[in-house]
Amino acid sequence: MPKRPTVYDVAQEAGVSIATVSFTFRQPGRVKASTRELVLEAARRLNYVPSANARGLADGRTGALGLYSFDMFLEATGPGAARPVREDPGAFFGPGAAAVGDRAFADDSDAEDFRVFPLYVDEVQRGFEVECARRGRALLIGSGPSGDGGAVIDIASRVDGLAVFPGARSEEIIAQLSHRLPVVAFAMPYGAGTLSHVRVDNQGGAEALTEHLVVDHGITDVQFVGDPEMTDYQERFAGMRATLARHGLPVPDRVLDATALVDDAPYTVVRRLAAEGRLPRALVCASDQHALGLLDVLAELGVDVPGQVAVTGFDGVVAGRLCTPPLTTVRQPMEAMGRLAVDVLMASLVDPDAAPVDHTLPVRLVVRRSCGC
Amino acid sequence: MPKRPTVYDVAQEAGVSIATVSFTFRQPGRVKASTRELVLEAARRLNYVPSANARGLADGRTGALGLYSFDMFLEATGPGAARPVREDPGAFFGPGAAAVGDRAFADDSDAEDFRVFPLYVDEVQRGFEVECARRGRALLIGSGPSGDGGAVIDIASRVDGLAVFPGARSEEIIAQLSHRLPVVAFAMPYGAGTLSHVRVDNQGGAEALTEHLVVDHGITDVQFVGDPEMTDYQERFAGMRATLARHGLPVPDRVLDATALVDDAPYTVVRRLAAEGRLPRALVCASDQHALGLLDVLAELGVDVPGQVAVTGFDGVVAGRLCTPPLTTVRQPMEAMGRLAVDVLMASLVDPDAAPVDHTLPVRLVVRRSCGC
DNA sequence: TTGTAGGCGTTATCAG
DNA sequence: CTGATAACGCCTACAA
Repeated sequence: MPKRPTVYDVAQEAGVSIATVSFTFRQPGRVKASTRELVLEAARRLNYVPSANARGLADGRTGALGLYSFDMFLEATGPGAARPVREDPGAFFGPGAAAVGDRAFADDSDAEDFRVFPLYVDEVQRGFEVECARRGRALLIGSGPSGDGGAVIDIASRVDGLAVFPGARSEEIIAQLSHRLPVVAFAMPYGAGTLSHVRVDNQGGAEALTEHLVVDHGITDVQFVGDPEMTDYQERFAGMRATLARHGLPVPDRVLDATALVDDAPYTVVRRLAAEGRLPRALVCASDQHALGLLDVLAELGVDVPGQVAVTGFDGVVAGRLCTPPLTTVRQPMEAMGRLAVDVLMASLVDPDAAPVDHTLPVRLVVRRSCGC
Repeated sequence: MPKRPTVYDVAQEAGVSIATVSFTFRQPGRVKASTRELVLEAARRLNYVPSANARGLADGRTGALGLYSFDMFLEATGPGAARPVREDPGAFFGPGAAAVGDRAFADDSDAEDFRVFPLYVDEVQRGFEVECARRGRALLIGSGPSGDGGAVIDIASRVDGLAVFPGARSEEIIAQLSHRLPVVAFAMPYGAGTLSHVRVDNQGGAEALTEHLVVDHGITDVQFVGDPEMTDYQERFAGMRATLARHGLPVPDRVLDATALVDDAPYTVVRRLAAEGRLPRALVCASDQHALGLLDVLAELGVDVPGQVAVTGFDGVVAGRLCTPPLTTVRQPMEAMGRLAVDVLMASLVDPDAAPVDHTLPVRLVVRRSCGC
C-alpha cells in the first residue's frame, strides 16, 4: 500500500503551496477557481485523502462523538449465566480461511438467537447512531470490561463529547473524564455535577408494573429478583416497594433473589423456593434479561408462568416479545435516550460553560402475557 | 471546561521533560520507578488524558477500524415506502427541554416497532463491533447518503482499515479509498482487485428457497419481487431462475415487480395483478424488507398468505419472525460476516502487501409459515 | 490570491 | 536514565 499522500504531495503535484491545497478544501472561496481545479485535479490523481486526525490536532476538535460501554458482561461465562455470553474471548476465525465456511454459523448456531441481540444498550446505541448520522458526526464506539480504564480513555481522547454506559467500578474514571470533555451517563448515581445524565423514570415504571399486578391481578405477594447493584435496579426495587406499601401489602425489605447478570449460579434462591413450593405469586425482575433467564429456570423446574407465578421484566427488549410467555414489562424509550444524549453533548459543545443537565424520560407499561393477562 | 492538559503540563507539574512523560506511558520500563510514580501522580492530579489523535499523527496509525454505510435509505420517505424510514431529517429535540418528556415516545411511537431495527446491516455491524471489542480496537462508525463522498472520507481518514456497505453510486469512491487503506466491502461487484469482499452465497440460498417452494409445496408459478439493483439481488434472482430451469418450469426473464426499498409507490405491479386476480402462486422477494412490505400490501388487499400466494424473504432479520405470517427466508450469517470483515482488515494490516481476498459465506434456509409450511 | 511559518500533542531518535 | 528536538499532516494568521 503506497504511502498516503499529504498536502505536500498534492501541493507539489499541482505546483502550488500547501496552504493553497488546504484552502481549496477548507475555504474553497478563497482560492481562484482555476487554481482550485488544479489542486482538486492533483488531489484526485494522487487519491489524496485529507487526514481528519491531523485536522483535529490542528484545530483542537475532532468532530466525532464517542459512546463507550463498560461491558460488565465480558466476564459472564457458564451456560447458566443469567445473561447470555456475547463476547467470545477466544479466537474467531483462524488464519485458515478454509475453516471460515464451516464456522460461519458456529457462533451463531441457532442463527436466530435474538436473546443476545439487540439488548438494551444496542437500542440506545442505535438512537445515538441515528442522531450522529443526522448531524453528520462520526461516532467512535468502544467497550471493555469494567475496571479497565485504558479503553475508555482511548475513546475519550479522540472525541469532542462522550456518552457512557457505566460499569461496576467506573464512577471514578468517568468523573475524571468529565473534567476534560462533556460526558453524559446513561444510568448512574448523580455525581458531583460534572457530568450530564440521561435516565428514565425507573421508580414510576416499577410502580405502574406493581400496580398492575396488585390491582388488575389481585396479587398480594410480590417479590423482587435481581441484584440491586445498579442505580436503575435500586430505583425499580424502590418503586415496587412503594406501591406495595401504598396498598398496605407486605413490603419486602430485601430482594428475594440477588442474582446478577454475571452470576455463575443464578437464581439459586428461586430454585430453592420452587423446590420447597414456597414461591411468591409474582416476581418482579430488575430487567428483561433477568426475567428471561428466570423464565428459563422456571420452565426447567416445571413451574407454570403465569399460572403459578407471574413474572415481569423491565426495559422492553425484542426478546421479551419472542419468549414464552411473552413478557410483561416496562418499555424504556431507548432510541430517544440515545438521541437525547447526542443532543446534550452537542449543546455542551456549543456552550462549554453550560452546567451539566439531568434528563429523566418517561417509560411505558407494556402488558403481555407473563403477568397473567 | 479547562483546557486539556498536555505532556508539557504534566512534565512541568512533575518537574521532568516531555520525553519522560511520554516514556512513562509508552515504555514504562525505560524510566526509573520513582520518576514514573512522579509522573503518574502528576498526570492524575491534572486529569491528564493522552491524545490518541496526536499519537496517531506521530506514529502513522490510528488504531481504529471504520465501518461506513452508504445509506440509500436516508431519502426514503412517504408512508408507502417499501422500507421504513429510519432517519428523521427533521430536528429531534429542540432546545426546550420541557418537550423532551412528551416526545420521548414520539419517534418511537409504537415503541415496539422492530420493523426498523435491527435490520440486516445492524446485525452485521454488531459482529463487527464484537470483533473490534475483542481485539481492543476502537470502531468509527459513519453513514450517509450515497453520492456524498465527504462523510466516508472523513471516516476513512481516521482509521487503519475500513469496511463498507456500498451504496448506489459508491463504487468509484470506494475504489479510490482502497488505494490508500485496506477496504472490505460487504456486497458489491468484484472490483479491480484493490479491495476485499465478504459476501454470502446468494445464488445457493435462492436455489434452496426455490427448491423448497417447488419440491415441498409443488408450486410451479414463481416470480421475483425487488429491483435487482444490487449485486446481491441479482444473484438471488439468478438462483431462483436456475432452480426453476432445472425443474423445467417457466423461467421469468425479468423480475415481476421492480419495487425498490426507496420506492415511493412500491408494489404497483403486484397491486395491479392482485386486482386482476392474476398473482402467481409464489413471490420470491429480494430481501426480508421487500417481503415485509409485500406482506403488508397483500394483507391490505385481502390476499391470503400463504393460502393464495406464498411469500419468501432473504436475510433473516428479527422482523421476519414477528410478522404475520412468520417469514420463510434465507438466513445470512450476519454476525460472522461482520467479524470476518474485521479479520480481513487486521490481516491486511499485518501484511500490507497481501492481495485482497474474497470470502463467500454459506447461508441457511429458514422455513417458517409464509411459504405454506 | 497565494506563500511562509508557527503551532496542535505525541512519539522517537540521539545525545548527554 | 533523561532531556532536547525533529517529525507527523494540517490549519491559519500574517506577509507578500
